[in-house]
Amino acid sequence: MIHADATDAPDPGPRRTTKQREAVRAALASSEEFVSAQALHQSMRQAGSTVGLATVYRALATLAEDGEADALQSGGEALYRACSPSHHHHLICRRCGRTVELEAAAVERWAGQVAAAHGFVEPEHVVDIFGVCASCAVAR
Amino acid sequence: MIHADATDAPDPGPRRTTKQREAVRAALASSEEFVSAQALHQSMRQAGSTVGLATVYRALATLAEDGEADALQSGGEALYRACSPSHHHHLICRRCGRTVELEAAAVERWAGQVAAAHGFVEPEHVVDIFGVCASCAVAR
DNA sequence: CCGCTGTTGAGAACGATTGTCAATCGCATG
DNA sequence: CATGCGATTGACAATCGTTCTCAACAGCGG
Ligand SMILES: [Zn+2]
Ligand SMILES: [Zn+2]
Ligand SMILES: [Zn+2]
Ligand SMILES: [Zn+2]
Repeated sequence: MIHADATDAPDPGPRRTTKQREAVRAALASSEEFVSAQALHQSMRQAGSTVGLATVYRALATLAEDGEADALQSGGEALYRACSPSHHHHLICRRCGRTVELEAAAVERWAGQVAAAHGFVEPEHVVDIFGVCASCAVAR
Repeated sequence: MIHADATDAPDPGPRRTTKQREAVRAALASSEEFVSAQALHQSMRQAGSTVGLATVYRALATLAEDGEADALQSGGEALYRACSPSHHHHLICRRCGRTVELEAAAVERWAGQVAAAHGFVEPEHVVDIFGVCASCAVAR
């Protein structure tokens, strides 16, 4: 299967304010890097929280859905990060996870144009750059 | 975890020619779209082959490793496609999977420059555009 | 305070992928 | 062509990340 049906983006639904969701939001905000749901869950437990793993997964999903976090897929697992609300991409250190937000109007334009040129509508794009940051590079 | 350690790309290893690997190569080549290992396995069985699922996974992994196929992650599963050997990106219909190979020197240049500008080395990038192709768009 | 619902946590369930291991096969060698 | 070593295979178990199930619980409007 290529992708879930795109006709599903109807009801952002009511969203109740709970301790857990706030705790996840906070924990996520306290990390400058991309983190997995499992990693976030563990760090929260170690910090005394009693959140359930499923709840962390659910909270991260809704945060991403609401545009409060960015998600990317790396090494078979989903990683999340609290990001600025505007559209942007990432430069990520594959060693330590350090992340730099990137804005590139030229790339946005290119993506839209190339899609249109081939008759594709509702274009979305995935643009991420991975590398080894300066400090991780010297640490070798 | 952010990414597997990058120091592992030593031995492409010997690669023996077997009926199974060839069959997978052929099956993959016969599909213009990106397909999952499972889907490819099923179509091969239906076509009379007796390959094992694990073998299909292994064959696809080596083909991708050898640059004979491109892999991308979509909807939680890995998709593969026989692609031209030179570096390129993709424009993919999220409905039918139709794929267009894209070359964009400007994007390559941008990726390299932005990585260097932030002191990142060994840059790699993921650039894919998803949309709904013309024929899938009218079929609504 | 009440009630209606959305939410939560524990654990089971799931689906994709990988590991295990004996049987088999490619292929270099004589 | 016969042999032998080691890569490869296939059936199945095992992992792993993620989602589902469901009863207990907790926002929040009235
Ligand atoms: Zn780093
Ligand atoms: Zn963009
Ligand atoms: Zn299409
Ligand atoms: Zn490129």
